[in-house]
Amino acid sequence: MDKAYNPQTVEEAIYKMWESGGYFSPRKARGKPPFSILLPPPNANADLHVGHAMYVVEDIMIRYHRMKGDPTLWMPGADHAGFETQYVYEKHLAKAGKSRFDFDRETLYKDIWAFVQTNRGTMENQLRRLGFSLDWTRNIFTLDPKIVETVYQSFKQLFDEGLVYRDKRLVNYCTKDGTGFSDLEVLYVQRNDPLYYIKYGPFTIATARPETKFRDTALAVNPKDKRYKQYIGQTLEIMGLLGPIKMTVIPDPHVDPKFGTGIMKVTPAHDPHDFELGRQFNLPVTPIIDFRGKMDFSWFLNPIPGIKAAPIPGIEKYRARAEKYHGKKVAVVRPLMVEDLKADGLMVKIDEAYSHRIGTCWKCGTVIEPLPLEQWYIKVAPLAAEAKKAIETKKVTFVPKRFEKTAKQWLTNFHDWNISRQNVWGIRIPAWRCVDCDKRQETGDRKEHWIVTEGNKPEKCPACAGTDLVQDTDTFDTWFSSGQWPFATLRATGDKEKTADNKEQTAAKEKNDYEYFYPTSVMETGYDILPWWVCRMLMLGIHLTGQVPFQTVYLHGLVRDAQGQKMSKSKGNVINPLKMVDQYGADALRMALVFGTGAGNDQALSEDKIRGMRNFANKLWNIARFIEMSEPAGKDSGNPEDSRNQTKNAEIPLYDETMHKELKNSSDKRIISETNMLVSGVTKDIERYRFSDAAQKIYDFAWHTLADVHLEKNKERFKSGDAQAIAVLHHVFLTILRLLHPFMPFVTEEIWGKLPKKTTDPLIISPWPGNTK
RNA sequence: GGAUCCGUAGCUCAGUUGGUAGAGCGUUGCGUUUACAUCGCAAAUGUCAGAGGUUCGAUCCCUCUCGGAUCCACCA
Repeated sequence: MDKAYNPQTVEEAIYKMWESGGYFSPRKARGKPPFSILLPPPNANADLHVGHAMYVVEDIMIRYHRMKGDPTLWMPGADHAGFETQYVYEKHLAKAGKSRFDFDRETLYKDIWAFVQTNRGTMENQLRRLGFSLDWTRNIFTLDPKIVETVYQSFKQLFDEGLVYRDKRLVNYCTKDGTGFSDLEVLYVQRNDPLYYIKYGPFTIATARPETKFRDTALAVNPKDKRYKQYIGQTLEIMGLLGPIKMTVIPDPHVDPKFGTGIMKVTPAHDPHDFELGRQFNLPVTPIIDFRGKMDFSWFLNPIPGIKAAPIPGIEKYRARAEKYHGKKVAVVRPLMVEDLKADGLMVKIDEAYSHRIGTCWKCGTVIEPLPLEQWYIKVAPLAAEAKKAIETKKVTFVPKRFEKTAKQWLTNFHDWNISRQNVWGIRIPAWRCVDCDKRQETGDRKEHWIVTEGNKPEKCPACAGTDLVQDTDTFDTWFSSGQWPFATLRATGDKEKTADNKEQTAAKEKNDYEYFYPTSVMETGYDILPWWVCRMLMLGIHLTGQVPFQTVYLHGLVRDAQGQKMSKSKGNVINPLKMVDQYGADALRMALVFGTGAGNDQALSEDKIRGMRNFANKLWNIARFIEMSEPAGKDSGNPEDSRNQTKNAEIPLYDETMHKELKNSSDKRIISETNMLVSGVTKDIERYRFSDAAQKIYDFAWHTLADVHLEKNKERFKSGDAQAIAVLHHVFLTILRLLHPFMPFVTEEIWGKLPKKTTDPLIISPWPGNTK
């Protein structure tokens, strides 16, 4: 054995041995409860970051259960990550001076598909580098036909049940990325903007968005506000930048009399709250900002033919203004309007230090425009109620427990979920409109209707038998498909079982993965995607399968830099997990992430800490070297090559029951009993998801009890060839290797292979230790 | 406005049935011809944010205060 442990030289070979040995695949067996985890599928097109390395927690559970002999499945996968991937690809295109609009839909999709395929392998190999014992024979992708099939079916079922509906309302629209989002993708930031006080007929109103004022359709006051009460119901003519407008005063209890002047202008087309008011009071939805984020005055400049507007005095001035504003971006137009308001004497005052929260695109930072658009929505309330009930009845439990409350809060507050995205990269929504019916709808003949299928284009319209059918161009929100991940994946795998290698396996083979492993045991992921993913899997999973998708949710925290700062490229404090693996070995990184980390809490990760764990791996290595040197045969032979010699191994006295009964030496007795305590302690910790405690116990015992104390104290006995002393040491150390294997799989496996023992099995499938009796 | 988390050794953090405080890294001193300098031995430093309360006893439970962070919410 070399003087120091070199992870670089052994890790790859060991992983290959595990993978080709088939040890990652579950051995289904009757009578044994299975243990299963689905890897949260990383984006197919991106490299892993340290956060992904936290999945080590899953590997710990998986390896532990595998060693316990449970039929254990850890399923890998990749996420097409719809919008995000398209975003990355568009950046890629931009570098080449192109945009997505240079391609037709099919070409763009194909190109992104190719782009993703070339990148996908990188991410998967990185998972291997981290030592993750994933069953690659079941590797799956969110766009695999079987997954897509399930997603279609789910959509159709929800549609048939009335839980999916189509509606035109204000969506969170990013005018730069050209798509709408659900509420969760809107990132609110605190910002300072001027608050304009504008003369509005007899009133003054305060607004941060003067540009929407052209399409105000009402004024709202608090019905309890004595100042304005008498105006409620009145219709007033108000002078604006484009001439007079008629507006009715409506009551709205949400208006805060203390804010601004206590009067709120109502723009149903561009404010979610106003939109709701509009529905209540039957106000028209009249947009003035288009989907590119530009001002649209065509309604003023080109009035609908046939409708004659009353002549407006000063129309020329107004026309010139409208032309000036038309087609320009909001940010450009706002100052122009402010000037014109001042010129007309309508600007009362400007409060420059107005701080408010404003919605931005989570990806590109553009201000989100609420714009009226037809989208597919999921009626969340009934699904959320089922999910909440599952939490309350403990069908699903959370570690740490406090996230139960967070989850329930989310489930209470969700609005209906917009699942339409104006992207190409994704699963296209299987819904068609009948063109003929649409025409009839225009004349008010019939309501619009959609034909939803399980993916196939319908042959004809069930209403009018028309064959001119047009598919919705939108794709599903990525989270709609990943929200079905647990059952979609298990239904897609497992029916191609390898040849059974024992009778039990044959018996269990009849059951496919879904029947066998669903519901999964644990869902382990970062707490930051609790609402996006965990809650949605609960809602969709429970509703569509009648069972919770997983029994326990374990949430880990964010990995931050050594000073506890959030890692970001701009700060330059990003730790690249693969670089750490190259430098210190996967075991060191894994241990560093688990050691001293509380579940659900963010952690600070430093290179020093990783180095410290690398030192621990080396310590283990040297304990092994010491044992090897102390073994009788090793003493006689001066040839280091003999250490791998099986004949020699056979001569080593191995610890067994007989020897245990005959133990006399107090030092030996004590270390054995301490080892037994360690075994039960570590086992208990893992069962209770207290991985940090388990890791610390093993670390402390191996280094400070076994190496520092027992080994030093008994050095003379080992050197003099005391067979019992050596056998005890050997036994204790093998036990440590087994306990530590889930945490540091490579170094333990490597050492395991070098030490004599009764079995020839690799450590990965050797049994979890129990107490020595 | 609501919710959550954190404030423990110089730094980063563990500490779940409440019983005289722990780890990693760092620091100091000593040591080392064969397990390991990616080391060993020894050592130092803590009013466990503050104040009350419950208790025989609180870092741990309750209340409040002060500081730091995060998430949510239709203040135009």
